[in-house]
Amino acid sequence: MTTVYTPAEAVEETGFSLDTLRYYEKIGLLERVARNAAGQRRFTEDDIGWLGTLRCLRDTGMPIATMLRFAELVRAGDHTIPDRIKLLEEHDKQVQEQIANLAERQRYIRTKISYYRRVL
Amino acid sequence: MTTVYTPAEAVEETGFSLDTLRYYEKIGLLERVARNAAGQRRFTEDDIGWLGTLRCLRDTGMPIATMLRFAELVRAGDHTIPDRIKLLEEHDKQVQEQIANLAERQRYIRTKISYYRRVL
DNA sequence: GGTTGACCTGGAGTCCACTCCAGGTGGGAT
DNA sequence: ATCCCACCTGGAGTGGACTCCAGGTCAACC
Repeated sequence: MTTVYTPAEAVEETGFSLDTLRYYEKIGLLERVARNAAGQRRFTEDDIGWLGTLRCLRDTGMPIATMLRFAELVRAGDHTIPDRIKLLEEHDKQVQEQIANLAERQRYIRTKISYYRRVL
Repeated sequence: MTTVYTPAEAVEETGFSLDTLRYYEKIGLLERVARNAAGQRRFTEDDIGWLGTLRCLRDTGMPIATMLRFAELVRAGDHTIPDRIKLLEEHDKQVQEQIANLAERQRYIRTKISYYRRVL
């Protein structure tokens, strides 16, 4: 059985707001979602999966413009796989840097906390 | 000798743009910076140190409104140290979550990359 | 003594990523 | 049958954090 998701279910499943879902469709991050007779969106399993990827990229700080480039590569077909790998590896590197940076800053914060503890 | 920093030096030292420095002063993140006879800013060592703290908080995703609360606690005197500890510990927890989240998402990205590698 | 160029101020503008709104349609429970 | 609620669309508005601009002042170097 091919599961189909109503807008409310897609919201539930992806954690994006309905407005964001519509916005992503409008700007082309999401391909035109199928509609029922009344024109209401019906998300496919694939849509939900793709939204999961978007959530991951977004939550790791990828700008929408870059996600858009990735979306276009995906749409363009399998011959873009090397480009997709390159894009994701680039991003992975940036995520790595983010983590390292946060860890570094966290040390400073913790130092500050212990300093405050000591002067109490 | 008490080192004093010109605007350009403060920019160099803190990594904030001059506009950002002025903006931080305007909104009260930075206390009114001393001026020379001509009205130009002269940052003290202390200003630079405080800016270092701000940079750390900002780079770990603390919103300006929260930094402002922290700034006010610092200004209010030593009796706010327990509050400052609470605020920083709260923030430290959020940084921890950010790191965990990034690491989790990164696994997904890497899985995706290896998947692409396999289908090549 | 003229010309840079670093700096000043108040205020407007920008960018990103949504988020909200008005006005309208359809479908499902009572 | 009626009511409500989930949806729809196009477009305007928001919030956060800057960033830029116009018009002006000094100071220093040639």
